[in-house]
Amino acid sequence: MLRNRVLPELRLTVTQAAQELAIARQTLHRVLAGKAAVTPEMAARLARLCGIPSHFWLDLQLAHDLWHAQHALADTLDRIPAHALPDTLKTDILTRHGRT
Amino acid sequence: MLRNRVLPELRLTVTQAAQELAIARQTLHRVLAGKAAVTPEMAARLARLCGIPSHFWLDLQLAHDLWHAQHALADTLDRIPAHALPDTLKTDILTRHGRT
DNA sequence: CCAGATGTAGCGCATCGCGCGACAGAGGAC
DNA sequence: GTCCTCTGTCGCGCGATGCGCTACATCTGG
Repeated sequence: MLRNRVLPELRLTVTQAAQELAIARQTLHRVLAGKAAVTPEMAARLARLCGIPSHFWLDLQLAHDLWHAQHALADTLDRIPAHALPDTLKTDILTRHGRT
Repeated sequence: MLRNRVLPELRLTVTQAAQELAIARQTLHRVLAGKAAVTPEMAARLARLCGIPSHFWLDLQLAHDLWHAQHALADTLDRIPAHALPDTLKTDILTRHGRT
């Protein structure tokens, strides 16, 4: 995403991008290599740099983290009682905060 | 959200909910008090417990973290050059991953 | 040959989520 | 009055993690 599409379009090398983002060169490498997560601070910096909204980068990271969490806690989650919530209250909570 | 709507409906006290979530009682208190963030692991547990999808809890947390990050790095972000990305590429990247 | 970019690895620091022990307060049962 | 439970908060220690820094090896163009 970042390396293959955004950076070439901006005519920026990894080193240059890191300088403009005001972060260490290695930090950007770690993010590109998936060795470190995209933190809210990083997402804000990326959004400022290329105009792509920060929640886009964060949603990518979130889906990744959530996937790992669900598989790591699979056995633990099975032992958590699944209570049923009335649909009226459920949809009320969900719709009251914007997300579909 | 959790304390005022979900827990009363499930007839669960904080202590009981913590037990069912297989976490320490104080941990749940910290989340309810906003002293600790809703991690992907916690979101997965909550989703299992009450049926509300995990990305709902995570999006709430994310908006909060992002707000803090943007205000904490406000002066730093101002010094990051804002490059313009062609709308064709921009919308292409955004639409290719589901988020609007 | 050499300067600059790249990718990776290790170290140290600060932060943070978490479990645990401990505390004080409120409310119900006997 | 006494006990018990739940509650809310505090501090401590542990492990994980993001980050900057130094250092290394590699590749490429002048």
